[in-house]
Amino acid sequence: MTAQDMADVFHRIALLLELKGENPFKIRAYKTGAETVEGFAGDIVALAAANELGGIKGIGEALRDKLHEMATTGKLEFYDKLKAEFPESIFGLFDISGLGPKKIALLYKELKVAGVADLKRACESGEAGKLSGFGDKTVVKLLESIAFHEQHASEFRLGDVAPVVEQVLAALRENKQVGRVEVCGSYRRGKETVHDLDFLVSSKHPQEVIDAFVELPLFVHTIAKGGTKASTRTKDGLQCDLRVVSNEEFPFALTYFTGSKEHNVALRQRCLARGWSLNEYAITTSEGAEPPPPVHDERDLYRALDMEFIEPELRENTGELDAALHNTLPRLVELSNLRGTFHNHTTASDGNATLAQMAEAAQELGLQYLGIADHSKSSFQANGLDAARVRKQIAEIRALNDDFDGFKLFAGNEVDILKDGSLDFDDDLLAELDYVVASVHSVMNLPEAEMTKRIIKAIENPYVTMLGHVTGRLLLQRPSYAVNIPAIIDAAAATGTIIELNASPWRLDMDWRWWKLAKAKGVRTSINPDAHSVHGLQDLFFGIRSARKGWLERGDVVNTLPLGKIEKLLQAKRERLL
DNA sequence: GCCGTTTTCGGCCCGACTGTTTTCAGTCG
Repeated sequence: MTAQDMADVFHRIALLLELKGENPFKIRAYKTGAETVEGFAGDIVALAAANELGGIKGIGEALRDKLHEMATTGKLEFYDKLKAEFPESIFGLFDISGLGPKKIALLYKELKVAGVADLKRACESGEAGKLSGFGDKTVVKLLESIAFHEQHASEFRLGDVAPVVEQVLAALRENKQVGRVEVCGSYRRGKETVHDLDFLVSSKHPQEVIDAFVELPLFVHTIAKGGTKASTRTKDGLQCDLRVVSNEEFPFALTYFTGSKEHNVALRQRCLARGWSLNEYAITTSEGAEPPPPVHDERDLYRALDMEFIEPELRENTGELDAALHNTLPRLVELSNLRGTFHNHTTASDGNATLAQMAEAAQELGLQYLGIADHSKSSFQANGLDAARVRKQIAEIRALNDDFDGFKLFAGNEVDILKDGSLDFDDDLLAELDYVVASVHSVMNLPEAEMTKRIIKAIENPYVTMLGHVTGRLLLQRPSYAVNIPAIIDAAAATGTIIELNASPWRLDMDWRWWKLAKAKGVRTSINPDAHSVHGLQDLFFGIRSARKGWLERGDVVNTLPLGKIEKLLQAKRERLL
């Protein structure tokens, strides 16, 4: 079992205990236990196996023993017994917004609702509406939630599939029969969600490669298996396809399977104009046409069409082909360009690493600075800081900074934007901070005009350095609240406010589709992981993918600036309007 | 189930909103 597997068991125990109406604090203990395991910096599996888990906050005697059992036997008897009391499909009901443990338990007890399909039936038949605590409006809301859920069925967040991609690529690379290896499809294009994974390899022995592929331990089911392609499924239902081609075919197949479909159609049209026909294996020449130059890799393919190489993230047929013809493609920002990042939480609010631990992790990543932005007081659920605690944290940060060499912690705060657009702290306190992230965390159901006005009011406060997760969406779980993004972009442009690109794979917010507009208006971004643990800093990787998909260059991303320059920028943002 | 400069029990995270109620339970952040 991996650390994530063990954390998942704790998460599920918490859900099952909720269904049983157990002591809420016991449930909480399992949830924090799960988060502690997820965020643990070190090999928790090895430690648990060796019975050397001690003194970890949030892991007491009972959880420690359970981790030991999982690490040594790969199972947990307590969980297996608990699980047997409910059908497996019942977990799906927790993804329906508007449903919590009490309602799910009632639905199961009274109507034998064991999953989303049952729920839909019970809502449509009118049975659900008769239950105590349920009414017409509840049923309508549930049906809406089910529809949203169905719309995104069999989609996966980038963060959920990235570990699978890494494992499969590593396994394919180890195979001696395999030459070139790539992951294609929407994953390679950096889409925020994918519904399957497409792998491509070159080999002279396709059957052997296919046979080895379907036997990989992370697959639980083989959907199809032939001489050059196979389809499998992981335990989470993620479909993984493999195509095997020859080394000569590889660049054509890579382009073809990377897509997008629209990009490929446009590429083929350009080939036709030269008397060439492009498919996933080769370019063929019609009679009388000039033969294409030799193509050994993707770069050659684009070069054959007199184009610059088009990065996979840009291949959506939204202007990239023309830009490639005219040498006006952006030079996309890269992970290695980042020098620091803002919007990170610590144990002061709802993070699980201390200031010092976060600072150390940032330095290990090679960053020169890290912005701390814990929650403000109105975010009670996240243990938000009041003014006194903010001032205490500022002092702690200043003290830590005295000991750093070539690294700096910035004292910030993720200040709640209240319902009327005012901020959770007064300007005097904001002025003591190095920077401010302003975010909406409550009353997300305002009409669009009101929500837009509310956010713009916050942006207009000169102490607001950047706007956090603009739309509040949680991918595959909760849609954006109603907000006029172009109006927000205009306001940000007028005030010099940075719009965050929240890099959490749950958010990736602002969406990549808006960045071209923002860039055209002169709005810059900060790619922020919204890290709640040391591990969370890794989410910068997903943020970079989205930024690239939004055509962003190094100059568009403020946290590519070195320490000296970012300090000046934060200062200038305030002075500009004060 | 966790935690403790109050050490083996008694706290632990609070408030808004919604829809169902007719004073409150459930969900969410």
